[in-house]
Amino acid sequence: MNQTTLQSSIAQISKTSDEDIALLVSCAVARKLKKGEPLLKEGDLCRSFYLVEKGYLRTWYNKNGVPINLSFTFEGHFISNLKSFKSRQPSDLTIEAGEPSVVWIFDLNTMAATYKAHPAITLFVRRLAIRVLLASEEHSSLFKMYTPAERYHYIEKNNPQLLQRISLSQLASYLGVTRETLSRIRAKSN
Amino acid sequence: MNQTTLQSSIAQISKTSDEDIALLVSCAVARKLKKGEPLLKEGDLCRSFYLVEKGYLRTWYNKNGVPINLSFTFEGHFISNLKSFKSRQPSDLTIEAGEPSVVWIFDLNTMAATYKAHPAITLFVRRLAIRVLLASEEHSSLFKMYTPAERYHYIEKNNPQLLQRISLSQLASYLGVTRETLSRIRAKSN
DNA sequence: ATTGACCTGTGACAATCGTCACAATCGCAC
DNA sequence: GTGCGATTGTGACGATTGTCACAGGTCAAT
Repeated sequence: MNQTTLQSSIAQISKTSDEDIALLVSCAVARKLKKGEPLLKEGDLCRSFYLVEKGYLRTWYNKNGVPINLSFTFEGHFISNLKSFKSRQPSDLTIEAGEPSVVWIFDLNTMAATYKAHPAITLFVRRLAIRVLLASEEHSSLFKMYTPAERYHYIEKNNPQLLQRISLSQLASYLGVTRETLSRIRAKSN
Repeated sequence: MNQTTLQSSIAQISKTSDEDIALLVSCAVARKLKKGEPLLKEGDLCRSFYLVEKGYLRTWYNKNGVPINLSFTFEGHFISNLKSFKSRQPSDLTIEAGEPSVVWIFDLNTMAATYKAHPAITLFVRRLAIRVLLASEEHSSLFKMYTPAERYHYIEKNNPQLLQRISLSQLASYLGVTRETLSRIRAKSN
């Protein structure tokens, strides 16, 4: 398994010594996922961070039987469910592969047992938590600041890779509209 | 100035020794605010956390000349603009007193200068950051999970003090609707 | 008591969105 | 090529919301 992405992704969060990076690398476990295979299911307790090496992860929840997407996490980025993580409550979210993927799993239970008070690890985890929460907040601000059409054009401008890798049906729920409405928003753009 | 609220609010975030709490207390500066007086203005760089001792703080941003409320922070709770804080970018939010208030200000510039590598302070700040971000995420989930009417009923059930202390006009923008729509939602509840 | 500022409710109308139904297109296995 | 499933576009209709306008109520200062 190639650890280049792993090392540079860790270094991006916490600019620390090579030894500390090696220590963090040793905490990560790689896993292959088929499309649709879950890392975290609704009802599970989240105790891990996930780093995407290849493919992407889709985070969604179940609203009256309908899946609603909250985030798509691509290569080199981390995801977790901090709410479940911090409150130690069962997750109401599911995190699963959106296509055949490879991820690195940082399990906090094993990390804490092995390197309990190691400052590099605790610092890394807290920085990562803040990073993940700020990324989630950016998505939230879409809903608070923009109308559905404005949200789509924001993505079109600021995150065009989403349009290339995600189906429009998946994107619709991410933008908080039905796929029909998204289709009409796109029709008016021409 | 009464420091009881200050001490217990700090202890709630970081369960640490009395000395560390005393250290953190010494970092806080009290300030009185008139209604509408701002602590953080749009364009400012946010370098502080605010703890409400009395009254409440209203966090809002300007959408095409219209103020949109993002949060109301009451006695014993903290607020900040983490996005500006972490990215060191000018704030697009304003934090101001919603009624005559007393707040404790934790200025990170002065704290960092005095106690740079003190573990109790850095731990406290990071925990606080995560706490504030998770609180913000709870408000965000209202928008992603519920319709406007469901949002109002959620507040009615889970945060009734908001209805008692905030005018309906202020609440409307917090729920992402106009005051007329909120008025109609309330009318249908009877 | 009167004024004026602010808040809340409500009616009329237009715009937007969701729902349901069905057609068109695309990709892929056979 | 053929067939099938998944995806996307579109039309019709109802429900919800925003906008604009105005009425009534509350409260504090004069």
